[in-house]
Order: sequence, then structure tokens, then C-alpha cells
Amino acid sequence: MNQSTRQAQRRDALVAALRRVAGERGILQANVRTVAAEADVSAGSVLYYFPTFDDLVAAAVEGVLEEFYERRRRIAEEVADPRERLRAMIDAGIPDEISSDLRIVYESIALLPERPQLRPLHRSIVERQVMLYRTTLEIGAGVGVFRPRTPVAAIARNLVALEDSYDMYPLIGLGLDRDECRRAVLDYAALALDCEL
Amino acid sequence: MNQSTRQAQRRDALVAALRRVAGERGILQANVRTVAAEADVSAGSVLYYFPTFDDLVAAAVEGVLEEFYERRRRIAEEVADPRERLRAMIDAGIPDEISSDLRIVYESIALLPERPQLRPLHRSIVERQVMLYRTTLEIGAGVGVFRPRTPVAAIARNLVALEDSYDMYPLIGLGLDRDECRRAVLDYAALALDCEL
DNA sequence: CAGAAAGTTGAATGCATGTTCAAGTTCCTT
DNA sequence: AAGGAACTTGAACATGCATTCAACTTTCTG
Repeated sequence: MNQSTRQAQRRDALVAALRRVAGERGILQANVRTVAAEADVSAGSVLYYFPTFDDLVAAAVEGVLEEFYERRRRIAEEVADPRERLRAMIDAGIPDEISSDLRIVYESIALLPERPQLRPLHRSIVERQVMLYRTTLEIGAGVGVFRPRTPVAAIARNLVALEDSYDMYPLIGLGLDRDECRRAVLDYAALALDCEL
Repeated sequence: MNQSTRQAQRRDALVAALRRVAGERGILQANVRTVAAEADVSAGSVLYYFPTFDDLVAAAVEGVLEEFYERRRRIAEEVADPRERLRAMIDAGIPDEISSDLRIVYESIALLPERPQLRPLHRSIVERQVMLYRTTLEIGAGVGVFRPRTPVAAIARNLVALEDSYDMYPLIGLGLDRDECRRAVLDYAALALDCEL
């Protein structure tokens, strides 16, 4: 194993450690010492691989957001039938339990004023998720299975907005029934697309 | 003016100062010194009125959340006609510019792991907002102007979820057109209630 | 007006944090 | 095996933070 890949592994291990700490105890509990302990290394080692701790936080948030999107994209591309795909996307978008990653997504919003580099990441994830839905809706509309009653761009945005809120609510202790949430979103999609789901 | 009301005024001034700092520079920039400077007092004074700085933060977040809800409740009670009321609620729920208060609402989510007392406040605001919509929908359904195509409880929840996301997006730099957002929510309501809006 | 109560201050304290670094260890290359 | 590069460590340092407090000023009260 050459040196640069071992370096990359080490960095990944630190990112993973930060994600565990932030996901379990809150992003504000993630600092050089807690992450070092979680990764079973010294504080000095953390800063050997990342010039500043902020860089590690940025890498972790970026990783979380990218994985988050990537998971949804994969689900979308796996299912060909528009109706099935839409159902799969909504199911995946409103998971049964709030993952620690989701927690990082929302808690990291508080970091944005002090770390402007993170802003484009957040924005672009929402935009890409909207595009994912939009493409699906347009395919379905194209083959006639969806008959959109309002602009598809607006429907796609609404679907992402619903998902985002229903994913955030558990963080504030609002334990809505996840099946009901999915049903509510599906019902909206069915109405807006004039199509049974 | 008696002593206890002057004390209350002083506390309110500190709460207001914290809200200004948090709203303009981010909630993580709010600390004893920045708030003291904003209120033109010394750091010692801040802690004369609040036993700990956390208590001040809690008071400010509670104030923001309560005002937030109160504003919406007042709008709802001012308009009798269900269709008009619903329109007014959605208009108020998706303001043209993100207020500094809204910023505090979302950024304070990151504080929850370390300040569990705040969790019930957040939860209860969402719940009460849902109740506000639900009541309006039920009145409209009762008089026949709304003909809900799905359970009103679910429609009310969806409306609040849409609002919450569209209010959060500006914080991550996603500058969607506010008119379009309102239109998208209104279009959903119109579909779900089988009623022109 | 005098004494007490309330309010204010800014320096001092203690703790947590990010970062540096000299010293040591492990790994790789020749 | 030798020497150098990569890595690791933990103590040390600087900074920022909430909090305390003794001294002082203002306001109230009888």
C-alpha cells in the first residue's frame, strides 16, 4: 500500500470519527480532543492530517452531504418505472429513524455564518435533490403516467421541502409517525400528479 | 416605576441584544461579551440579571419561538373567512425576507443536544402551528368551502412542513423566489382542499 | 438626608479549546 | 543494516470563554 493511499485512509478514519462524535453527541461536541479520542490517536495526529480542525469539519460535512445525495441518486437510477421510482425516492427520503448523518446536516446550519465555504455544499445538495425529483416527474409526465396539475419544477421543490422538514422534526423531539409522514408526502404527489401511488 | 418592572425591562433589553447579535452574526457568535457590548453594559451586568449565560440564551430562544407563533396566531384570528385566512397564513408563513428571528429558530437546533430544555419549545411551536392550520381547515371543511381529499391533519402538517423548509432555505444560501414558494404552497393547498385559492 | 438596597464595573479566575513543537517511534528505501 | 522520511505523541502555549467578586455608584426608603 503506497503512502498517499494510507494518508487518505488515515484522513478518512478521522472524518469517520468526527461523524460518529457529531452524530451521537451533537456537532458542537466535536472538537480536536473528542475526535482524537474517538479515533484512538492523539490530538497532535489529528492536526498532522488536517492543517486546521475546521478543515476536518468541512471534510466531514461535505462527506455527509455527498453521501446523502449519492444514496438518493442511486435509488433513483435503480428503478426504471416512474411511479415505482417516485415511491422509492420518497421512502428513502423519509427514513424510519433519524440517522446521525441527518443530524449533522441540520446542525451544521449553525456553522454557516462562521464557515461560508460550507454554504454552497448545502445549497447544491438541495438543488440536486430537486433535480432528481424533477427528472423523475418529467419522465413520468412524458410517458403519460403522471399528469401534473401544477408545474413539475414546483412539485419537485415541494417534495424535497416536505422531506427536509420531516427529516428535521425528529431532531427537535417531534416524533411523528414515519409511515404517516411518507403517506402524507405520497398523497401530495398523487394529487399533484393525478396518479395513484 | 417599581423595581420588578425595571428588572424585567433590563432583562428584556439583554434578550433583545442577544437576538440582534444572534440574528446578525449567527447564534454561535452570541456570548457574554458580544451581548454585553451590544446592550452597552459590562459582562458582569449580564450575569447580574441572568444566573448563567445559558439562561439568557434560553430566554431569547423561547421569546423568538413564542413571538413567531403569536404572530401567526394573530393573523389567523383576524381573518374570519377560511379561504382568506388560509391565504393570509401562508403569506405570513413565507415572508419575503428571512428575518433574523427565523435564523435563530433554525440555528438553535444545534444547541439542543447541550440544552435539552429548549427541545420542548421547538416541538411545541411546530405542534401549535399545525393546530392553527388544522382548525382553519376544519372550519372551512365544516362550511363546505374546503373539500379535503386527504385527512386534514395530514394537510395541516404538510403545510407547516413546506413553510418550515422554505423558511430555512435562505439560510443555506438557496434564494428561491418567495412568490413562487408561496404559489407552490397555495397550489398544494388548493389541490388538497379541492378549492380555488 | 442617611443608610440600605440595587445595580454596575472591570479585573481576576479557571477551564476548554485550537495549535505548535521538540522528542521519540515506526516505516521505507537503498 | 543505516539513514532518512513519515508518523505519533503529549506537554506547552495562546486565546476565548463563562463566571466570580470586591469595589464603587446609583436609586430607593424611612
